[in-house]
Amino acid sequence: MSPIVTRFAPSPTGFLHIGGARTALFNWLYARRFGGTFLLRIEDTDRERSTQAAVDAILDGLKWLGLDWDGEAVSQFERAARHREAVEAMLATGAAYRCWASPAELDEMRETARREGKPMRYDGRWRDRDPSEAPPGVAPVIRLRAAQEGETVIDDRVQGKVTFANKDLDDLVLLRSDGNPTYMLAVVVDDHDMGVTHVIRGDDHLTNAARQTQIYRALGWETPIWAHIPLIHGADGAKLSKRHGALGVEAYRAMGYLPAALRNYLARLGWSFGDKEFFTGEELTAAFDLDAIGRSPSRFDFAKLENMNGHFMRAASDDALFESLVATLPYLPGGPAVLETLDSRKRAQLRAAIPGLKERAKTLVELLDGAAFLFAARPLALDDKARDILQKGGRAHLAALLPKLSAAEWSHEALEAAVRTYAEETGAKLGSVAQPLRAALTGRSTSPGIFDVLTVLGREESLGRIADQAGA
RNA sequence: GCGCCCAUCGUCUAGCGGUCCAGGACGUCGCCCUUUCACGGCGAAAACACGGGUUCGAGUCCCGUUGGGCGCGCCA
Repeated sequence: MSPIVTRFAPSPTGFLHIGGARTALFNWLYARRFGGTFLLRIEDTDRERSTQAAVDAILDGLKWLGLDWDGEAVSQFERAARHREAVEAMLATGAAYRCWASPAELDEMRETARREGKPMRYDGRWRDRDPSEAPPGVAPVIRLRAAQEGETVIDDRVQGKVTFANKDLDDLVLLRSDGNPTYMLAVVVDDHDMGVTHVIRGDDHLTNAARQTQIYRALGWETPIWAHIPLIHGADGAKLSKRHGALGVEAYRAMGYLPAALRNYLARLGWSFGDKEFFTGEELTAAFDLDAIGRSPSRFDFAKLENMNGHFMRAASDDALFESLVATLPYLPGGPAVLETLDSRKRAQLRAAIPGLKERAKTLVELLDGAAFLFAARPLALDDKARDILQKGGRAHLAALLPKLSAAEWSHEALEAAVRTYAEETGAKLGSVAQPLRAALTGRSTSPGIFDVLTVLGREESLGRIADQAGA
């Protein structure tokens, strides 16, 4: 079997949304699985809508997701000359022809079609008409002379055999009147020239596959292997909108998801491997294949993504998670501010707090939020619950505890011993002593284990915070 | 409207004619663990859209209905 070549071909008219990200992932996975090549092509033939900002956003998104492509990204627009060349060849063989129908005529056809309840189809009025009848001064488009009878069959790796009647496929435009290639033509020529063996894309392209097949035939080329994957819908089953999650992948970064978790989640959306839910990067590449992709559309579920992200965070080593957090700081809410105060001492504290923090966070945002007590300045602002704990007898415990703690060795074990002894002596439950400490130390009613907080914060800062609340 | 695709718990899915009174995961609800919150453990509720066939036997095959999606540009 010849080496596999896949590609991801986004159009730079916006950010890399979640559906595109999954398409890219599947192509990447498939290529990596079989030792093939994963190419990237920017479909920027629409000069009106393509922007460099969008190209940058897409590349950035792919890099963040960890989907590295082979070689340089190809600009489709820059290949326009080659596309025209292909059209010339089709013109020469009669597989294509010039059409002088005006936009107004096309509108009219559309109108008529709608009135008669028929689909809009170009009526082929210039198919066999002599070019000498062309209206003067009008630049023609070039259309494919498509088969009008018979059928075109797509043998799809996920959709199976799909048959289209050729009468339903009209003579599509290959070259616009301004001489620029259309998408339909450009994809075919580029995929062919780039040696793409497998076209894995959204099933919104399924009918395009039939049209493109006709172009391949007209050019005398072999079609690639198709794999049209179902689309991702929003939580309510409707098309993804910004409200539902048609966000750029950078939004997921800002929400604190780990690339590995997002990859795992996305892979399992539409694809399965028995009952297995969690995959390491290696496991994913080893297991992925086209046959196990389902044919029905799926809904995006943040709850499951979040759960999965929590698993990945907990499974990550403390060092790796710490590095991920720091690297993501610029994108997290409140992150840049934290980054500024992150001197070597704070870094060490944050790193030391990771084990206690990561058990309690499902995203990096939550992780950062849990670490807030490290960056708070004395006297701490208290939230309602913390204030409540302190007011209901908490201060007395703090006042009594203060000398005992300051006398203790500053280690987890020694501090715990001191507090437990105090609780036993006074007959208080450990919880009723730990909670006031937590309130004074973190300003909240929830935090990592209290002795961890004490040691991470250090003797001086801890005693200061306790003293702040013991008195008042 | 026409064409194509799809249809198992709320969600993601396993299931490829009998081992399914349908399994796993998320979510939900209990209980346990516990210095808080989490994590973890145990348990519960929860689905084969509907109607016809085929077959000794159908979640699994066929047809129809209903519902949903996608496509129908000199956009990609």
